[in-house]
Amino acid sequence: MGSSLGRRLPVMADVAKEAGVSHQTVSRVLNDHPNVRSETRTRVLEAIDKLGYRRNLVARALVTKHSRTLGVVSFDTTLYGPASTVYGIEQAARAAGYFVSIVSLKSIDRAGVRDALDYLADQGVDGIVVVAPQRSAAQALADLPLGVPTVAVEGGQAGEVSVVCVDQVAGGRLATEHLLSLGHETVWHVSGPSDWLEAEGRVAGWRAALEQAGREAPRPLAGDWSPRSGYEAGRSLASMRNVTAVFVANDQMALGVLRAFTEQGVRVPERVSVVGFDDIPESEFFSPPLTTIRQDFDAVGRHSIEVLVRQLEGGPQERERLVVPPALVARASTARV
Amino acid sequence: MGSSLGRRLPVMADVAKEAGVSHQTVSRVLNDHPNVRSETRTRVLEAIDKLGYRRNLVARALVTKHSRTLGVVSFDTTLYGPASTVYGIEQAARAAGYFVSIVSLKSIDRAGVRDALDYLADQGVDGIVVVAPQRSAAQALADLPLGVPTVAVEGGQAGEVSVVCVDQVAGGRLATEHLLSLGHETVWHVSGPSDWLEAEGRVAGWRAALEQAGREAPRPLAGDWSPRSGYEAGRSLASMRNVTAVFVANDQMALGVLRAFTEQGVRVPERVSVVGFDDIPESEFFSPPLTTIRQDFDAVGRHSIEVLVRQLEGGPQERERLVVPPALVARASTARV
DNA sequence: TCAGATGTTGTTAGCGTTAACAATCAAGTG
DNA sequence: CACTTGATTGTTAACGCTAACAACATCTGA
Repeated sequence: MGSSLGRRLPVMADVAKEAGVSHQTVSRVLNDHPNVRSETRTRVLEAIDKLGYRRNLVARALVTKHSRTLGVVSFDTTLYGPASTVYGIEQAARAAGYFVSIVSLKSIDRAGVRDALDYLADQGVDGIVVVAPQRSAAQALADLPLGVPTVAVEGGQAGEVSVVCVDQVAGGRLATEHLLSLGHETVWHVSGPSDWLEAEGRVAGWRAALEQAGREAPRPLAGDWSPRSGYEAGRSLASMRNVTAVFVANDQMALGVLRAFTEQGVRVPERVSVVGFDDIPESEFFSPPLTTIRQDFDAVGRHSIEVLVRQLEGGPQERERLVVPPALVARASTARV
Repeated sequence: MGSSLGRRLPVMADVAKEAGVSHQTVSRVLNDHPNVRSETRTRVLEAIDKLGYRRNLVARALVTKHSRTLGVVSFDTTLYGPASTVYGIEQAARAAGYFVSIVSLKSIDRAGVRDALDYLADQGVDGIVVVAPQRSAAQALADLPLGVPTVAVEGGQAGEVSVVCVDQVAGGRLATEHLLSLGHETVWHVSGPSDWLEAEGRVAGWRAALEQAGREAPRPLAGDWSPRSGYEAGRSLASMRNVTAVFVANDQMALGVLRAFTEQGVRVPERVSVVGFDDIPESEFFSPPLTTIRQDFDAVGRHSIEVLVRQLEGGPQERERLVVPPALVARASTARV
């Protein structure tokens, strides 16, 4: 259809000639300029159709200074959380008429984030969403006012940029209070890596709930989000007689904990109750089905684009901070003492 | 640093003036043109550094006709397989000096894929990778020779484009033969959705292995990749006395099967052996740890970029077809009869 | 010493689009 | 009827870069 080999693609001037108008009129039609006679408009549209013309967005971007492309920087999009968030971002961005260019970092350090931001800025993105769940990433944002509007997702108090995140502290509270309400004396915790803001927030929520109930907070066991680290924490916990309730900082580690308990003959929820975090699709089918805290990643992605687009289209506003509440999903891994 | 408010970003001409040369010389330095006096080069680089100049890739793309951006079309990047593949693609592309623009489809139908391809073509991508695991997506490729080099991932015999995929048939064989070798009379199968090429390949491998061993192939149970559908298939299987071995088309469904078996008191692997597919990070910690077929998604992503870049940089070559072999990972969910 | 080759730099002309301004024409207004 | 107003269209000039060619200096070898 018009793109046979060797012939160059039609440009605006070709359409103009075909329709017997100037290229500027073609541009006007394409940009929905009001002052074009409807008869002319029709003629132009017919010419466009006939030639199979598609406008060159690169040339357009050069003159308008807007590429209608948004950059996304994320950490390991293989993980469920980042993957879901990026998915939400991508859907929302496309719905808003933006392309999405993605950089997935293997490890998030200050230099890595900085490079990624430079890389995207070079490409001419109009705005950037940084999924910055680690303290180091959030810091990298703090000292980079690079002229491109930026929104941080899960970024804590990330300097001057707007932030969209799930209320991790509330999530930690929710999990802990649920366990306490079932009559458990105290709640143990398997945490995420200490440089992750999410891990920190969950610890804080857990600690706050225990404190408020006047309970002693045991020493948390540190994991790295992987099922294996949960498994190892689980083995430790299984050997302790006084453990009756565990809040694990994500579902994958919770799976490892469950596995360790099964191996050691520790029954869940009869002897120990377990709560996870994330509500990954698998959790419902763990043995036993896992009580967990659901994060609405999709909403986070959508909101981050909303905030960013608002900044792009409405000039420089106030720094926003949008918090999405988490929710408890009660299943069979928790029970009364 | 140089980007204080209100002042416009430096362009090549600014650097040229600063260094006392013509803008073309600056361009030569930036493009590593050989014929530039090293003293001049140094002077230009200093000017670039001093002004904080970054070249405008949009303007460059307009004249070179290359954006150094690759498009990726994928289906639901929330799933582990697509997410891992896209991750591999992104890493490989960046290593090769390309940006990546992603479109994640909610559902893959012909129109959706077509729109996504048009969308990316408009943006001026140099090449496209389509993760096309469904028959409908592969078909959409077949009739779209849009002038942009394209590679299909998991795309079967996708028309004129090159294809990179995991050998699903071999995977199905591997799983089935493993079970037969443990002494099982026959192997049941929980399949993926019938319009997925991967599901089809796994069924074919399973059937071929059974046939080769002279065994009767039971009627496969159809799932939709979700743990829930596996759970439902598992309940059916649990009620059948003669089932001793099940090959499930992915790990998530296998989790559902395990859950159903646990609920019904069917012990794995004592009474029934179960094999999954994918080797998601969780599988090792299922109860029991799942024997499964590992797909090297990362390699698939890398290879797809290699093939694409080869096409981009070496002119139009032969259509390639690259097949990545799967591997059996034996764990505790399978045992001798 | 001079013709020719080679290295180094500058000048000019696009790439395909939008923005700014000018030009034209019909319709209203006093 | 001259004069403003608004709608419609065309002309010209950017946007920031690379490609092509021209210009000059320098180095060869006879």
